[in-house]
Amino acid sequence: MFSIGQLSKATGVKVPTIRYYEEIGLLPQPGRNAGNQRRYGQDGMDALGFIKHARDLGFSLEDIKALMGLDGHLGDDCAEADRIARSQLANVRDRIRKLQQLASELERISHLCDGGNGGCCKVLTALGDHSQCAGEHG
Amino acid sequence: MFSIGQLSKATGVKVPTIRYYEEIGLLPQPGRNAGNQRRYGQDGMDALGFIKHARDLGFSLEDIKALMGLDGHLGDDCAEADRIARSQLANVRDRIRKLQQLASELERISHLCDGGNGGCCKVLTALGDHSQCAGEHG
DNA sequence: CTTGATGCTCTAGTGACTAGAGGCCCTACA
DNA sequence: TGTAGGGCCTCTAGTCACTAGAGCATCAAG
Repeated sequence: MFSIGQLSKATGVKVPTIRYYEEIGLLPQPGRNAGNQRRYGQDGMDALGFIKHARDLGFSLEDIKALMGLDGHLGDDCAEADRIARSQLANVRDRIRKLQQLASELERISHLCDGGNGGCCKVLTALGDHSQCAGEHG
Repeated sequence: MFSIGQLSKATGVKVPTIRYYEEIGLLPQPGRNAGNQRRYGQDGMDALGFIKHARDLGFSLEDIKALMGLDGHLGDDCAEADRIARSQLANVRDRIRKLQQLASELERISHLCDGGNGGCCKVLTALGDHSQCAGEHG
């Protein structure tokens, strides 16, 4: 039996966050001891570990809820899990692409200030004028 | 003189968002007509364009506030603008690196389901077990 | 038995908006 | 001049995924 603090330490999820997950129905309500404190078993630990890992991978709590509703013994559910994982991968790739465009424009803007001379503060001008951008972004 | 709707159309920033920017002190309060409706000049248009572009580049409203406080005629402010831009670039590069790690792990997880056969639904197992991960993430 | 850490509930705040209610105003057209 | 519709106004509350704090109860160690 684990206290909420032990669970927190073991998984790296903060105590109020664990309570929040319970509140929104993502984590099942654990039992309580005589003093009304939460007591978790290994299943609670596993569930929280799953959530933590999925959050680190960028899944929304919504997605995680969907993934946890299914537990792998139905073909349909399996397909659904795979679909969610793939859509998340596409999402991540898209974000990478956009961020790379941003990085190259930010690089360009930063270079305007390189000499520290009179050309300086084109940073602000560049930020105000999209037409100077090399490519698309946003 | 532009109405808030015209400003919105011209910049691509939604009307409630413009009012929100004004509320938090990011956009100066414009004049009003006899019927209490906002009327903007070219300066308002320019300011909003600046904000939009900087937002698209991933700057926080906090950063943008700092950038707008300075308007380019002081050496110190210029240095500050450059510092903010560079830190934003570092930030973006960091996010790219992390996302690339996530993408590769998601790819690995997705491949577990490739055959659609019995190996399927290791997706859920993989999500629950960080120790299977190739590298670090989070 | 005391002390300090940990736990409890509840409320409110974060960032950057978005949505809706309920009403006022402006413009174009008949 | 009247009216219909769209645009505009303020205000409140909701979103996501937490985070912070108040004020109190409980637990474990010495």
